Amino acid sequence: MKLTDTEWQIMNVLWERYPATARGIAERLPKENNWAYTTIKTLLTRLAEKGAVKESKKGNTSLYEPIISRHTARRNALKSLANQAFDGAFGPLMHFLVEDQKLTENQKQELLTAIQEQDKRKKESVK
Amino acid sequence: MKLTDTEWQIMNVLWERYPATARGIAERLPKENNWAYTTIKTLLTRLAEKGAVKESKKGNTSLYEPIISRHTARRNALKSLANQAFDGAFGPLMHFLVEDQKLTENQKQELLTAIQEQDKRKKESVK
DNA sequence: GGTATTCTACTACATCTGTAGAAGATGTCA
DNA sequence: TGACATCTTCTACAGATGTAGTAGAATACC
Repeated sequence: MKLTDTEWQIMNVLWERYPATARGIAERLPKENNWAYTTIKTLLTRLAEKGAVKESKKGNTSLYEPIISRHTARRNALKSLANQAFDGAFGPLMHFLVEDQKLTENQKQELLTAIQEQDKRKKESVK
Repeated sequence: MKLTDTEWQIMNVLWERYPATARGIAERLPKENNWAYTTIKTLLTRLAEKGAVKESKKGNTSLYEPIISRHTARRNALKSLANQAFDGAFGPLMHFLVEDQKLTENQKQELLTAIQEQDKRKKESVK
């Protein structure tokens, strides 16, 4: 399940709040897009076709909701990027991020904490 | 500069060793692709058009070499993914990675070290 | 020098993506 | 019940992408 650029935009607002109507989604999309309403409908139809969202009829109007979770979509996208650009491994990817990004103190702290948390959880689950 | 899936494959072997001929690249690409030689030539031409590689003639034969570095390409790809899927911020992206990937002890250690290294370098540059 | 090999340039074509209009179906309010 | 407003479905169409064939130019080998 690979999302295109425009599809990500739709999904992003859909994940924020759903079920949603096409109109509702239109309103929450960045206005700079300047998309015609039918453009959004087309995108939603395509997303339904590829099984990323579910479309259900409420009277005349369609309601949409995600089928794939944001988490899953993110994981897929990262996996795909890792494959493409980092020999399929997350290690180098993370390494690259840490090396390349000027992390703020806060971010660093946060990361360290996350790593430690994860560590702790693991130890506990071992018990 | 956005590379497509197939273009990444070409670039990946080109970055490994260059300058390279189309034939040479063909040989180093994964055989599972089963690409016709002309397919590779087409991809190379497109890459040259978009300024990702430089093509130079050596007699009758073209030599190719990257213009954009692997590092830059990686950075672009990550930036683009961050924008699309993580509200444009690297923080959440990294956080996601740490949370989602089961890091091995080694990877964790490595990351911690990288963060600290980076830290140290920064402190030094401040002096 | 002639023939086989290998390159290159050009063209082709199906599918996917981005973007949207047209026309018909349905809802709504006076 | 008619006149808008709004939704939906279909269709369109240009540009990007994946994949490759053809034909002619350059090179190589005998």
